[in-house]
Amino acid sequence: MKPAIAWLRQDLRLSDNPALRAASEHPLICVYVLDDETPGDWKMGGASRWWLHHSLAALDRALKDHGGRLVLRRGAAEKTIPALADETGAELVTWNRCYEPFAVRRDTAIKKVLTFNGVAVESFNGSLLHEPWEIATGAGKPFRVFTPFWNALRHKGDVAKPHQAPHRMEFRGHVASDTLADWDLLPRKPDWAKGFDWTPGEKHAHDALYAFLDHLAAYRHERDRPDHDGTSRLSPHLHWGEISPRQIWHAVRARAHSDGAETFLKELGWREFCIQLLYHHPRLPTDPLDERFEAFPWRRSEKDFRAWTRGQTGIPIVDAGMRQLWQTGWMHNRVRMIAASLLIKQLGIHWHKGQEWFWDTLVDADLGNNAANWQWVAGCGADAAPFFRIFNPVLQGEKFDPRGAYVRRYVPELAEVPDRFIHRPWDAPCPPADYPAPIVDLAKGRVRALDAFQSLKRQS
DNA sequence: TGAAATGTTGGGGCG
DNA sequence: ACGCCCCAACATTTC
Repeated sequence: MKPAIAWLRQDLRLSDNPALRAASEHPLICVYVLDDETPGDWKMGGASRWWLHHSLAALDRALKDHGGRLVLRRGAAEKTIPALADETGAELVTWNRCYEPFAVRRDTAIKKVLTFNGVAVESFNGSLLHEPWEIATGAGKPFRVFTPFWNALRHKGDVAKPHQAPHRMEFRGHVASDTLADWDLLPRKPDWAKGFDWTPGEKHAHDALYAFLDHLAAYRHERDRPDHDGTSRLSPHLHWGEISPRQIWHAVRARAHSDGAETFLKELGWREFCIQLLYHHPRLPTDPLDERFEAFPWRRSEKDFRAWTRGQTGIPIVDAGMRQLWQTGWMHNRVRMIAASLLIKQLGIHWHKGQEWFWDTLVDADLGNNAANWQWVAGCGADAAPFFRIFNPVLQGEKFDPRGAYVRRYVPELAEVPDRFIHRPWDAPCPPADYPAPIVDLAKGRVRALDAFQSLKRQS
């Protein structure tokens, strides 16, 4: 029997992996291709590369337990994959689908080439509860509002049951591979990832899920508390496909039917919603869905943007979030909204700038989620918060980090500020000298944002 | 998955 | 006892 290639991309796992399962009927070649040529502007960011390195190492170890290994190749996948098929005499290539516009184009082209060469291709759904084209409005169009999308998903019939890892895998020997260390995916000088508190890989993805299931009942409210451990922290594992949404879905439903469980499932729904939005609107990372926003008078200030990225805005909850992002490669979701709102509304800086920063610094950076959520905060996206819905970071801080534990953890300059001033240290009797004054007056920033929005409305 | 401005109500102090 | 005013507290509207 001729070999089959399982081309792994955002599905770095053995269990519930339909592409791997199909290929494992043959002598098996598992390959990952590092392709910096195809994605264009969305070349993988630094934090993503860190995660990828460790996840590939974990996957390789798991394959070695089964007597195989992970083959690493570098270059444009459009050339690399057909070349590998040719080199190994493979008769089948399988993969689980990706939904980024460049990936869809790439995979379509590769499928054509392979088919022309007489190699069979099978693609699968390994990353979503349902394919983007499987959930549509009554008129057969994609949803642009979350709630009807979610209702349609819930009434879709049950999500497919996850599969176990293939019991037997026989690997084809002697396939040349790059060495992971040579890919230079890890940072050096400075090692900005030394504070990353993550363990990539399929095993830990499942550990994280089962640890989280114990907190599910409290999720509905605890998820909003950055000072607590109320969220699942599954987002990077999900992005890299170390665990599938189907596995999560069924684990949650088997365990609980609390309102916490329902709220959490809805977050899986938002992930699906964002990814299908990108699939149906390939320009989502660049063009506002609401075209009126093309004319929005954005401010340009590298100085303010830089202060935002470094966690030096002088606004505690925002700085804590931005420093958490820099130190750990992740930010609590509630704080993402607050920090994004400040950048877009109070500072008036284009959501593109925030999107790019998150793309580079988040371990869970995902093109669809990132674009859809930045547009959501900016008020120009699908089902978006109206532009005039402006977060007040002081009130948000007081509400969701009431004792300031989160702020103090990431902004040590504020450790000694009394609780009642922790979210507005500028009002404290003696503000710490080593913490910046706010770069924007929140009341004035709000008025400026509303004025800019009014000018947009007058034009259209 | 807001916040601020504005409107309404009702209890209590006080002449 | 009564009317008047003040102002929380809550509700509604507006941005």
